[in-house]
Amino acid sequence: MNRNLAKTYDPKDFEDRIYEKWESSGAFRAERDPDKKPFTIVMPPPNITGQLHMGHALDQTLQDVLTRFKRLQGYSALWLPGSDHASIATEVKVVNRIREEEGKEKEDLGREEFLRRAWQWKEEFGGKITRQCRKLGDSCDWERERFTMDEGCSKAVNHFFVQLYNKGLIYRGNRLINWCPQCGTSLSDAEVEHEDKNGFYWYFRYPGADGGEGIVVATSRPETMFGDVAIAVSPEDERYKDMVGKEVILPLVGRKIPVVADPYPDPEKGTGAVKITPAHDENDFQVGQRHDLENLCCINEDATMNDMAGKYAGMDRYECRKAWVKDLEEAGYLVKIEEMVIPTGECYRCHTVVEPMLSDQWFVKMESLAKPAIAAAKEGRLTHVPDRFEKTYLRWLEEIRDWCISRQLWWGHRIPAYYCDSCGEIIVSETAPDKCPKCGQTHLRQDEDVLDTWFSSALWPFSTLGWPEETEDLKYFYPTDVLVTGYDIIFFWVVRMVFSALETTGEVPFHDVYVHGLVRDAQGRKMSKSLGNGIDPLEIIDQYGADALRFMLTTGITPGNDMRFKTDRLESARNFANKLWNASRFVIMNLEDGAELTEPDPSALKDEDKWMLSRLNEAVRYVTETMEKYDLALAGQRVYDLIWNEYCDWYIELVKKRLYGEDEADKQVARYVLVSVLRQMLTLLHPFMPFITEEIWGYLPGGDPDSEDPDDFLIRGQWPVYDEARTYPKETEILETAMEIIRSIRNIRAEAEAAPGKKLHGLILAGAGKDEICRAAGPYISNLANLSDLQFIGDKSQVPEEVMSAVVDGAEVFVPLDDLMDYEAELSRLQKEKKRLEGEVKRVVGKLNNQGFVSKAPEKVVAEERAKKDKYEEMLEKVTERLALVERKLG
RNA sequence: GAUCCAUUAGCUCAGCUGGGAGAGCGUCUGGGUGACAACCAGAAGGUCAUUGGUUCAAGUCCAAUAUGGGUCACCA
Repeated sequence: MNRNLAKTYDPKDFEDRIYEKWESSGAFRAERDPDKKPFTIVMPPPNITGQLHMGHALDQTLQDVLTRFKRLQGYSALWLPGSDHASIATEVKVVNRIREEEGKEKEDLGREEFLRRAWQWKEEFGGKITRQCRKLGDSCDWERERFTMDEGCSKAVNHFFVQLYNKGLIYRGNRLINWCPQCGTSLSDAEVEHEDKNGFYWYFRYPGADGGEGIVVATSRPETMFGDVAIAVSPEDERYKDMVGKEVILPLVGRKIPVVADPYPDPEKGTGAVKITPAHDENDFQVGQRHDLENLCCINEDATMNDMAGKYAGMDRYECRKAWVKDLEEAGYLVKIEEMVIPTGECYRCHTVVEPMLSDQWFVKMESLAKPAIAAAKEGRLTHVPDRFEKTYLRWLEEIRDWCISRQLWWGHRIPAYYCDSCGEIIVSETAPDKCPKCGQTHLRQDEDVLDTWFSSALWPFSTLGWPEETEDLKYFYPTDVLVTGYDIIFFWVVRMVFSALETTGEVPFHDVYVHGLVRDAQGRKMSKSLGNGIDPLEIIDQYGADALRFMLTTGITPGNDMRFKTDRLESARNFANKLWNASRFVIMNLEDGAELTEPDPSALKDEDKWMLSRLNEAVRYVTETMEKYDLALAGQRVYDLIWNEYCDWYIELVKKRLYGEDEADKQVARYVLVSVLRQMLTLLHPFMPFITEEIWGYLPGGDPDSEDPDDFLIRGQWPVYDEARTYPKETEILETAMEIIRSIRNIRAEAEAAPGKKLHGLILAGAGKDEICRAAGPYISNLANLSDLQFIGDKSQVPEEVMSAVVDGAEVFVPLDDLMDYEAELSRLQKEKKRLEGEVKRVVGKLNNQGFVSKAPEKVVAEERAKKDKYEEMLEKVTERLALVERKLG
């Protein structure tokens, strides 16, 4: 007896062990092998804020499937892992932890001590994440693991910053930016989410400075009135023609402000007159620029009112709003209130309403950077899969505004800018300068702010390979091949990586962007912490195994579309693994202990062997093609069918007789084919289910479950190649005819309620040209339809009376059922069959009678239709005959 | 307002470049058969959202509509 797999499939028995074996043997390591082609994926670095969720599991499994596929195809496949420091998110978490555990604020600790705590956090959660990756089976090269704030990446960040600064593409400016009062930092446009909220328009009268009626203005944000510097009206607006150039009085405040004519106000909206608050509104800011107006700020960084608000100073912006509106109303300035949907910007991290604020920040000038990134996509150097996402990518780049990159935080890459307090010089340098180059002063102050997290992520595909150094890794593995990510992150990340790479390396950072959807819960809702509907991948792995989770995630999706996480597919995937396990156990137990399997002479192959090899061969072609097109789901499903339907349900059943028979030579042939096909199927499945396939691999002849040599492992195996010579059409036809007849007899058996164990007698009346095929199929039919004997007859006169029948392509099948004969069942079966065939004939005949079809459709298609017509007409004729017979019987 | 996606079997979804509608789960009928009951054998179930158009031929291409969902913009 051979050393065999455990009796029951339990992923817990081997998944961790297999992973450990891969990792310790160096099976994930990607060498710079000049004889191989490189294949590179950099892992989108998960945030160190917490643990992996199902979205990560999907993202990473897709990458692992691609990496393993390419590795098996003989590429030097590098999947480079890492994690992201996630500036805002991590800082908030660390701040909260310090507050909860020590009752202190970060200012109490000071910058240095705070950063020490943040690094502690990184060690803790970074480790958690990599453990999860290992559980999933990620075959990444851990020796090359990177972190966005490690030495190399930080160096790259500084280098990039200085490069852009020196080219005039980074500047410091006093501009209107998005401010999150909760996180206490500026945000980029991409980090603001827009949401419609129910609110009001308040209409207030601004009396004329000359004692006139003045102007009524609508606003959704009355608390910003303290920062008003003008009222704008459209120059076209007849109603306000006389007011332009005059002044109105800011109610209760008493300040006089001018009425200006500007194209911005839309006469259709509100009253057609707009209050202008340049310090707290982007559009107003632009109006202010055009009219040389002052920028009056009235809100603090923590969203309380400042001294501009007079007696409301110190109040929260919304409290102030209430009190202020009440006071205005009492003073008689409120004209009316209208309910309105107000579009509101929120912080993407904490969902606090963002406050537009005038502030000194660092910006990246986007226009000249965006152009090459647009060109790369348009010229096909960068492709999106599915291609519709190219639109998303392009639209964003085409509408892009300057990128605010400074953040008022501590955790992150500190901006490499130094200020000289004595002469005011700004020095931007990769390393801290000793003295001011202008005045020689040695007391220099580094900018307090850090960079947007995405500034460092933008460099990830090349900073991780050593850039700005010209490292060997960079030369060999860069540009990378494909970036796998969710569509929600195209703006934040993909776009920025592309323009950063084009700017620095002159090349696209990756050739393909494979975009996947979101994992939703069973009801189709987004998984989120607040809803509490998130599912932990580790719990699923614990319950079903990593292979089942991976298979479910990768075969249950359509590229770019969201998926619902339902456990029935998981169960199905787990059952599939179980099926493969049992089939493999069967194969192994039928091998001779330690015996070598030698490739048999092709002439020794039986028809079923050749059929199986044809099916395998065809699947190899299909799976390879679909994988290369990133159609992983189609590839995975094909392997599923191959293993379950073709190999298990048919081939194993067909071959059993031989395995239990006496012919030793033939037994060896059957064993060889069983093992050879199984090996190749395991290879095809390996990218999807790496653990179980590797485990089984070790127990097959020539394998060794205890080996520590990576060359013995399936992970380093060889992807099968389609071979024209291994397609056997004749044997395939024989087997397919056999299957059709077997199915028809099984159907008769079920309809007639004949016990499955009962041996039946079968007759076949083959049509012209089909006789040889049917005879060759005979043994298979007797075997799998469980017949006592099978008889080939020459004409109808030999058909017994008490018989049930079926018509297949080119033959009639009869099963005499003396004692069990059920004419009612036979009648209904035949009627159904007749109806079906009549439909087919009608459709085909209709098509062929259509002159347009015959003259315009390709010849091949017409010929196929003609053949179908003959086939169906012949079958219909036979069925009709049988039906007449049965009807007569029943009277 | 712009744009994208979805609408196919009871449920969740496939269906690639147009040429006889598929899977998983569920349902129904049999079954302890020498790998497997996480299984085997068989069956039922669909005017492919609607309406037009292109074509010899449309689930598949085009246009419009309806319903659901997303993204961006709009913040008087």
